[in-house]
Amino acid sequence: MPARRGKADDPTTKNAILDAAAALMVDEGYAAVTSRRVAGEAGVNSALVYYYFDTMDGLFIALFRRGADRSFDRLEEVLSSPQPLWDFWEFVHDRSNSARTMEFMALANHRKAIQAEIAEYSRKFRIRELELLSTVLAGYGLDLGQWPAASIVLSLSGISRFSETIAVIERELAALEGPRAPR
Amino acid sequence: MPARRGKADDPTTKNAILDAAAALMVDEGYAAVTSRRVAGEAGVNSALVYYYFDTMDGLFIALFRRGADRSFDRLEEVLSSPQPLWDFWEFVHDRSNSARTMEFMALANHRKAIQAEIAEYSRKFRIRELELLSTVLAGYGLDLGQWPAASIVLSLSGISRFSETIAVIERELAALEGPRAPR
DNA sequence: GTCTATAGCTGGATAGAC
DNA sequence: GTCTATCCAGCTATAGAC
Repeated sequence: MPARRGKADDPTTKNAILDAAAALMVDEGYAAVTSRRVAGEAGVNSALVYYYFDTMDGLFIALFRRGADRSFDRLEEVLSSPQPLWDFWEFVHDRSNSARTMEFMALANHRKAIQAEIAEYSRKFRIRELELLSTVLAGYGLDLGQWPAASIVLSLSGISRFSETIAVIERELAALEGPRAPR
Repeated sequence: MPARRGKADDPTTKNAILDAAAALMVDEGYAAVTSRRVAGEAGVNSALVYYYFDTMDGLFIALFRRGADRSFDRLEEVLSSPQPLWDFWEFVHDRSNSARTMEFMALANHRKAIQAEIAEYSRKFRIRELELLSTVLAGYGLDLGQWPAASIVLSLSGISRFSETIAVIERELAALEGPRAPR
């Protein structure tokens, strides 16, 4: 059996372009993701962007799908963690992840092809998120009526950039799972 | 005393440009806010954008300040409402308002001048928001520890676009204030 | 697969007439 | 204040050589 890994880490030109696009998008926003700049960062010619993705929208959609698949995998891993809420918190709290999400939402606001792609994914993601959190909270013996799970998803997911709230949320987590264990 | 109103509704060219920019930003995203398109919507020449605002960044900052001032005024009005939570909810839940906020945050991600402007404002806004909600909740005799006010601000403010949660939140509001009264 | 070259367009910004 | 005219930069996308 060859030591070949999955496609994700292949050092192909296609992946190099996607990596460059991802970095640009988080650092400077989607408006900075142009064929020339992406190609420059990836160290290839700009015509290759169109060779692999046809259009810039094609590149954005491929980029979104790659990130969405990874997020989904990461979400599933949370369930098997000994401190699932901490893991979940760190997942949604991740800076580059939320920056990425925000850029794609802004992008979707004025690109129809991307809008459809994102709507479908986020619907599935939020459903799974809620299932997962409900399971976890029930495991802690919490019977909080019907809105806490949704509320917690909302609180954790959306506005974690507001630093004042971080301490508050982490205090709640510590009450349930004890202080964050070193990894 | 002349019937002259405040500056806000003046049918000046400057205001027409700001109005056109605001509409474009909400409908098609900040990337659609170009000097030519703004001028076209406002029915004036594109050179006037630079005459009044020097640069496109200048236009964005003026636009943000106008919106921020209005939001602040509207937030204060909530306090004197007979159903402050409902009013607050409708305020943050307002579609064009949250679309506007998202666009500016995305814009701030890659425009330094705008970033500074927004950071300052949103700090002040969130503080006032929390003061207000704490007061209101205390008025309902709720003693919810230290995180509910923050949590409610977060839930209501950020993710109100997730339509699944709207019903849940509105149920909570109805329990406190009764069903929404007709205006 | 990867490159060069280029067509065709749109945008920010300015100069200067009225 | 408002307009016309224009410069220059940067972008998407394609054709075609290697």
